[in-house]
Amino acid sequence: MKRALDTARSDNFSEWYQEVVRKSDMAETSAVRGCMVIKPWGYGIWELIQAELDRRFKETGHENCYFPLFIPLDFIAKEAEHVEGFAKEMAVVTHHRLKTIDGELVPDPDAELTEPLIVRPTSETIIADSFRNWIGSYRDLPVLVNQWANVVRWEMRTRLFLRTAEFLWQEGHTAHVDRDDAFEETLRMLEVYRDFAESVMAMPVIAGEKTENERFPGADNTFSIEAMMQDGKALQAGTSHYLGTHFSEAQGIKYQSAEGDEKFAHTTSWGVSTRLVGGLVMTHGDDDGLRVPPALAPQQIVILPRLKGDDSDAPILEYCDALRKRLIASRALGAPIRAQVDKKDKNASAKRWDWVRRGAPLLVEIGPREVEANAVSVLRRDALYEGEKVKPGNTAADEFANTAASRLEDIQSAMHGQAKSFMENRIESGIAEFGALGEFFGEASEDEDGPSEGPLRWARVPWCKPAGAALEAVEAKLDPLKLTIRNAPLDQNGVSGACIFTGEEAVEEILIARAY
RNA sequence: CGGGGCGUGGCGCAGUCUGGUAGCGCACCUGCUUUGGGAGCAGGGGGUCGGAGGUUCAAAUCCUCUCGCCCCGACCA
Repeated sequence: MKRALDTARSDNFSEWYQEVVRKSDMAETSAVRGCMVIKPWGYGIWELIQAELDRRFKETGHENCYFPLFIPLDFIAKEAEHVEGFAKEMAVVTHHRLKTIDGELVPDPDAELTEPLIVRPTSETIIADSFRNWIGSYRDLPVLVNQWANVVRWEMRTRLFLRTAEFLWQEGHTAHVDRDDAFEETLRMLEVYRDFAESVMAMPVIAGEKTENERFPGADNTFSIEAMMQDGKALQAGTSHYLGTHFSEAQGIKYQSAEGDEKFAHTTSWGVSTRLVGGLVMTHGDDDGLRVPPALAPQQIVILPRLKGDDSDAPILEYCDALRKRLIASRALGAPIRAQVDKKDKNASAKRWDWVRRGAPLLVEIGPREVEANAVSVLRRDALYEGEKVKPGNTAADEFANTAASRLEDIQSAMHGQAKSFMENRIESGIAEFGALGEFFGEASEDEDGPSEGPLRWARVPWCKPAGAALEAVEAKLDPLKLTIRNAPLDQNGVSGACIFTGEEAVEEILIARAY
């Protein structure tokens, strides 16, 4: 059977991923090492992600603002763990002028900055500096801000969307009177991410707490949402941190309480990035390309006129335009329907496959027959095939216009359902001892609805939550198996039995998986 | 940063061993034909072979250096 991509997921998952990103017209590599060009279809998806998250952030009381791209080097040095965590991947600005020397344009040796600036890898320190000025009294708290920005982390190996040297994200930063208030905020935003992933991205995730070794540099607690990709690997899709008073103490974010004494504010930070787009690809893509859940599709319905290049075209185009007008007048998933007529002068079936690769949820094909019968031919991207054939369904135009919204909503929930059962069927919770864990991840597993390569599953196992050296020992056991502890899910189903690492009594369950 | 691989029109590749001055497929442009499922035929445009230096009468091809990309590790959202 001919598919729209050259590489199948089961052939080579990472090659497949690259091909989807490129052939769906989302992004491409750029002339700059490790940095990508996000093209309109990919950026359109990101804009919808932004719009929906932004709405949710504001609904939970946050306001947007903007802090500088550059951070003075000594700011980073103020929080010890923070330096440790980011030092190895900083882009540093050292000069402010160029000069031609021996015919070559180079940084002017006489224009060296007295203090180097770093390009933000994250903004805790520069924002803390402002918080110090903004906060004087308990009446100023909480401070709840968010910024949409680009950040730079000089990664060794990059992959489009999943790990690029520069990426787009949002970072929320808040300050609170005490631990309870800050902790509540941390969990609130984690829940915003979880719900967004599930209901908007149709990407099932598991929310939980990271182990102490996986914490954000400078955090007391780090929580994540973890999504299962179709190769069975875990993708950390969002994080929310309770920072305690680390940054407040490092940078003097103090306030006077009602009782008159001076206290450090408790801060949080939380973020998601363009990595979500990579997660979308690996959650919903298939061997014909991307499938975009309707809530995030820049065009939810693409109308493809079947043109001949003669007089017969005019009524077809007119019919398509009228249909589009009707569609965009109605709403689906809480917003006006986004529909487009692709009038490009190109073979109709070539255009069809272009849109299949991009993953537009509904494709409507209109030729003389449809115009004649006042009908439409419709393809659902999430269910392209009937057996081995692509068979558009024929429907009256009125009926289609009236049901377009519910069709889109169907697709949204079908995609979520499919991804959810994929994940749920692959989380094993019956492993009671470490040896069985090795066997579980060692064996090659195969499935009808997924790629046959690699560890297709996760394990949910009881442990005693060791710390320090004991935790290091656990990680050392997992390392040869290339396994990592993803998180301790927030919804614990009642733990019983012994820790699979130490045999001591277990206190909670954790997720174990290979990860991106 | 360690190991491996690769850089030739927009994309994918052949040519490199055995130096003689660039070719194929897709894409693109023009024309004609075709049109219910990713069109056919004909004609055409576009590259000096990642970059720099060297050897040579002559370099995509040999040598040196360098940059970048991909895969596996380490690191990471």
